[in-house]
Parts: sequence; C-alpha cells; structure tokens
Amino acid sequence: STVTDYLAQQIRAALASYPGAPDDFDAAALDPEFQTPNNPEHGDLASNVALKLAKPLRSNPRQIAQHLADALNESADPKRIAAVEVAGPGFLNFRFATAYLYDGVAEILAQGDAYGRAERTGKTAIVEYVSANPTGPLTVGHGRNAVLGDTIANLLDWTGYDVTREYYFNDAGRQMRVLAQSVMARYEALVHPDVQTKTLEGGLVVPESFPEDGYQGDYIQTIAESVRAEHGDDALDRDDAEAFFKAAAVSAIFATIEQTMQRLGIPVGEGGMQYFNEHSLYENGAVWDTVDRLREKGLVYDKDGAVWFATGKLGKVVTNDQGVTEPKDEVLVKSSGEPTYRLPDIPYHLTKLDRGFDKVVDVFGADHIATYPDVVSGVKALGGDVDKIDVLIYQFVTLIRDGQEVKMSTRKATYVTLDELMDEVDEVVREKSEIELTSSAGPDVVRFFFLMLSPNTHLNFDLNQATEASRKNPVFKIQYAHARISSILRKAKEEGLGYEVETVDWTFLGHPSEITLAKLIPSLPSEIASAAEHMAPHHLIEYLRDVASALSAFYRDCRILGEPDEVAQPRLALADATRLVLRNGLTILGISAPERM
RNA sequence: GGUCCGGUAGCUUAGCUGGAUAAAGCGUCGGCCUUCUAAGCCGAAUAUCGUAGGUUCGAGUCCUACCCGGACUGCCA
Repeated sequence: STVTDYLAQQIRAALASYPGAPDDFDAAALDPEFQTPNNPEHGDLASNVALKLAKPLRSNPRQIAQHLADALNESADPKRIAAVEVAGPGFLNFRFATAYLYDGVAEILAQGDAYGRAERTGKTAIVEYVSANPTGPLTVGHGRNAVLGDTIANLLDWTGYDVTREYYFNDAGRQMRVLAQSVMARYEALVHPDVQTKTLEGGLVVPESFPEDGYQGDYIQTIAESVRAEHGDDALDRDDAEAFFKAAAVSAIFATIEQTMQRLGIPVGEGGMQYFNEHSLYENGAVWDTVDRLREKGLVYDKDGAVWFATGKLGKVVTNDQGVTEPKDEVLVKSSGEPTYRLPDIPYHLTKLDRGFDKVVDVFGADHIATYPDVVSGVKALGGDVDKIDVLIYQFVTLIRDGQEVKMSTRKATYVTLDELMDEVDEVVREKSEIELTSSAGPDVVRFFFLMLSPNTHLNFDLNQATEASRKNPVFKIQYAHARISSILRKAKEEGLGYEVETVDWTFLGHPSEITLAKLIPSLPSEIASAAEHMAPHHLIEYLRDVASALSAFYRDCRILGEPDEVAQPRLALADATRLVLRNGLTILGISAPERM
C-alpha cells in the first residue's frame, strides 16, 4: 500500500502538466487504481489510470500512458521502481527493483508471529455467533455458524479491533418446558421401572408422561441419570420440579456445548465467549419498553388482537399481483400475546450499541433473512446507529450420508453432532495416515470445510466425502507445506545453517519460483484486511492455497540444504517467512499448523 | 404471493474496487521418489461463464427482463 501511495503521488505530479488538458481537469484530486496482474509478463503492479482518464482528458489512452511512463521512468526512485511500461490498450505496468521485492520478506521475518496483525485501533467490536438454544448438543447445522463467527471474530481481532464474542440464547418458553418434561419422563422411568409406558414412532419406549413432541436424544437419558445420581429418587416430588429439571438440563447441555466449542477452537471461559440471556430483556422491561417507544413514534398499532410494527412507514414494500408496490407491516406480538422473534432482537441490538461497540456483527442462518431487516429498521427508528451493524447471512448446510440427504431434527434425535463429525473424521484420517498424527485432524478438517466456501453458497456436507477423501482435503495441502518447511528448518539447525534477519543478502535470489514466492507472501496483511472487511474467510483460504502452491514450486526448484551458504541462507530465510505466513493465516482460521505430518 | 441465495470444465466451487490469456480441487489420461516429507510435483483433455437485451474503450463481475434450482416467509415461531 505504501508503494501504491507513492506511485499515486508520482502519477498526480506527472499529470499536473498534461499538454492539452481541459481547464476543469484536476490532477490533484486523482485516486488511481492499482492491481496485481495475473500474467507475470505484465509486471509486478499495474494501473488502468490512463484508460480511465481518456475521456476527461479527451485524449488517447495509450498516449496518456506513454506520457506517464516517460515521466515516471524519469522521476521514480530506482530503488523501488525498476521500470514502467505501457501495454495493451493503455495499461501502465510497473516492475519493482529486485532488492525492493525482498524488503517485504525481511519485514515478515522481523515481525514473526505478529506478522499480519494490525496495530490496535482502539475500536471495539462484538460478534454474536453460535447462539443455539440449550435444547441439545451442537449439530452439524450449528457448525457453519460457529466456525464462521469465530473466524470473523479472529479476523477483526487481527485487524485491530478489541473483540467481544457473544452467545445469545433463550432458555424460557415452550420448547424449554418440553425439554424439562422430557427429562422428567425419563427420570420417572428410572425411579419407577413399572411406570405405564408408550412406544413412540421411532421405536423409543417412554413413560406416558413423555410429552407429545418431547426430545428423544440419548443426552436426555444421561441428564436424567445424573439428576438421580446427585439428587436421589424424589426429585419429581419437589414443588419446583419442572424448574428444577429445566435448570439441570440447561446446565448439562451448556456444559456439552462448551466442550464442543472448545474442541472446535472457540474460546470459552474468561476472555472467551460470553453469554446473553434473551430473558433478561423481559425481566428488565426492555422488550415492552421497545413496543411503547415505537408506539410513541406512531410505528406500532393494534389490529386483529395482534400488535403490528408499521414497517411499511419505514420503507418496507411488497409487490402485489398487479405488479404494484404497497407498504408492508409486520407483527411484533401475536394475538396469543407471544412476541415474534423480531421484537426482542430490537432491544438486544440496542443494548449492543449502548454498550459502546463500534462494530456489531451478527452471524445468521438464512432463516433470519426475512426478519433481520425489520430488526434493523426498528433499531434505527429508536435512534440506533445502524451503520455499525453488519449482518452475515450464510446459506444452510445439508448433510449428505451415502448420497442421501439427512433430515435433521433435534427433537427426534435424527442429527449428527459436531462431536460425532469430528470423531469420525479423526478416526478415518488416523486409519489412512502412514505416520502417527500429532494433532487432531477432526477440528481442522471440520473448520476448513465450513470456511472454504463463500457463506452465500449452499454447503453440501457429504459425510462420506469429508471422511473418505480427508487425505486429499486441501487443508492438508496447506498444513503439509508448513510441515515441510518446519522439517527443513529442523535439519538446517542440526547442520548449523542459520541466518540473521538484518543481514540477509538477497542478491543471490533470482529464480522465478523464488520471485513468485517473495511477491506473494507479503500480501498476508492486505488479504486479512480484505477478508475481514468482506466477512469472507474463504478469501484467506484461497490465498493460503496459493502460498502453499508457490512453496511447492520453490521446494522443487530451489534446494536449501547442501547449497553454498550465500544461497542457502537467503533461501532459508524465504522459507521461514513463508512458514510464518502459513502459520499466522492458519491461526486466524483456527486451524493448527503442524510441524510434522 | 413475497424476500433472499445460487446458476462458471464431467462433479464441487473461486473469481474481493468492471480490466489484458476465466482459476482451483475432485474425477479422467500420461509422467516424476539414489538428494531438504510423493498428504507432493509436472503435463494433457474438458467452459456458447443460465438466456436475451442494455451501460462501457472493456462485462463472469454493473442494470433490466425472463428461465431453472434452493432456502426462508405468509400473526401456525
């Protein structure tokens, strides 16, 4: 970026005196665009500035480009810019001085583990993710949310934000009562083995008291057993039995969820994930206060026994059969008195803004698409600065087993948990590995799988493919590149080969594979910045794959061990810098960087 | 009905502010282990970028219309 700033300034200077320029042309206001060309013949950096200026300057683009090339070849610092050329319809191609290329590499080595980490900006961000209600273990369906949210939190951290991670949940309401009753029924069967039973559709035998749409998972049985072990056989006789069982279930389930998050690399406990209970917004009156405040602004009215939010007044429209657009209002509180999901989310987001966060990120599944714009307009109507809110909507995950879609339901216990998924991947990879694994492959593969595609893309998680093909999973290719370099570094150390960051002499490097690598690895910081800005972790993955691939070419073409020191040292330094880029990139993704594989 | 996402090689996808020859993995075919890890590398074949218009010096990328697939939604949350 400093190079582009420098070149931009050079270009502005050169255009200040362009012959025949119209009077209203202001070269000082120019902000030229730069890009890295795909084709290496097009130099190290290119600009389309001459093409863009053809019209305002009323001149031929090639002629403008030539003027700029001549001027810059004259004035630009030869320590940085070796040559400026005109190509094609009027592109400017810049070639960097060789020594300048390796400045970026030296910078990586100087910063080490911190390379890619921006200065603290003093700004704060809150990322809300996972947010699964405590009715059962985390499933494959929750995985994409958890991994995307965590990685975005990491990206924001690395771009200089102080990041708070928050888990928003609701442990009140009907589904939680059903959960409690499910545990109670299983407990009843334990303490009264002769209780009257019934057989559910799936074949599960439960007491008559088991609710119609009760939760059938094994974990319910486990919770019932542990309640019995801790509290004996009389728990059903308590006055507060339902609340008691609910609390037991919630705490047991949250313990499981935390274990899974931890295994996935999501920080829990002090400084990690913090929790926000939706119910607190009812207790402190924030929910009904929201309705009142919106009503004062004339944005809430009653109709058909329900409370309506006049989103139509805030710009929401639908197109009817005749192709005419008309305003559309939404229900905030149903005629049953139960709020819709959009209501509590409004005060929740207001609290996030009130807590002073500069950036508020929500990671939502596609089911929120319909409601979140209403939440945002509610927040805005109540004076919240909605520009601070960024919503990442990701498409859902379909689980495929043996070519068949697995329909998942937490109630019917037809789900695959994230733990099961990680176990399965772990096991198969271990089987197929010739060498014993030092780290756990399950979390690495699962995280990678959830991150490798654009969040906008529907994800088919094929269990057979994810496990059977796991040796070919691209995550291993990136990790393998890291392990290879680590191996070279180990051997170099044994042989007494090393380098001093300050005194590396790069002039012996010039092989195309060295140059490609040296040009690629210093863009880690800008890749991180771009991935963070677009909330697109897959951009970082694509980049790391490119780095791994460039490393392969370098590994093939440029030996280190056994070469004369003046060549071996700068090559070792280049390899070490590549290792740091891979490692720091993987760290952001929450994927391990193994030293052996 | 409405909202949103997708439609790029046989399959799964990438393509970030429009740029110079559309990229990767899997699959197929062929080649490479006496030298730093073959979980690797090299080469070959495979693409009317859903369709039709438009904007532009330039469109996979922007605009409009339409077609196909998917998700969500319709005070049942």
